Amino acid sequence: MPEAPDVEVYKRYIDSTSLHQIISDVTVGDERLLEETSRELVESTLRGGSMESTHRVGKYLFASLRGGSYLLLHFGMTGEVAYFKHPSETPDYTQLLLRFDNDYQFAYVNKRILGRIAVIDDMDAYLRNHQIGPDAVRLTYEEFARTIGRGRGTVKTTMMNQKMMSGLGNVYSDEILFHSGIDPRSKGMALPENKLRDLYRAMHDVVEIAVEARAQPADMPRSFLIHHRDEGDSFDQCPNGVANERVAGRSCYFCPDTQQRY
DNA sequence: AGTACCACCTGACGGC
DNA sequence: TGCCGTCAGGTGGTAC
Repeated sequence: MPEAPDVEVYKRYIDSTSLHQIISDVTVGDERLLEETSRELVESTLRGGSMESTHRVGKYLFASLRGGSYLLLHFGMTGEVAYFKHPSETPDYTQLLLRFDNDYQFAYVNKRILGRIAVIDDMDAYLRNHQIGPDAVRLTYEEFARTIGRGRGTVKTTMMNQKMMSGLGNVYSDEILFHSGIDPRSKGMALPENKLRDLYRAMHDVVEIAVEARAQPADMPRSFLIHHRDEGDSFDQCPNGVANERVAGRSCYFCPDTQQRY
């Protein structure tokens, strides 16, 4: 479920494997992923070019192409990337395949077709047009506190609202609220100052630890809720069991004993 | 204006 | 065994 930590890991992976390499061949898979572009345009834009740098805003990843345009990748629920040499290693559900002139290949993989591929000229205009808010972990505390305080719905809703702040989804909003000791059903505007600070701190800690774990739950601390997204599951930090309720239309996991409702 | 809800999409999984 | 319903969850449109 690619949220900011996952996409950040993809970004670093691309940075360490695929930059500055001439793209000799391009294959687009399912066209339903293409946003306001065509298979032909994507292929002709990328062929002969190269990715020079990458930029992440929220769950969106932009690769700047030599020549000035950008390749946009959004991963939906099931998107990922891969870099490999032999065609036999091509992942199932590869939807964009770039072959470099060193014979290595880059794949954007997406099992379900909830995601997006685009070629765009202007990154800022794209973000504006799609109303993608500032990246959550780049907000100052003051900006963050103001945004959460403005939310009329639950604090979880606001954290997940990509127009308000971008990058956090269902799994990491639960994780951050868990470490903050805040019930996800709390109203953002009801949070006291000290809890806003706890929330801001937990957001940074969780994202940092998740990125260090390469967004692999198995490499995250045992104290993380991510291992216990199962109703009634109990562990040291939530001995009486995890609750599951629909909050903001999502299946939300939290610990009723340690997360206080405001 | 801001919030809630459903469709989109398809693989995994549980129940019978 | 295999069919069916449900769930996963990011996004975007629509309803309220």
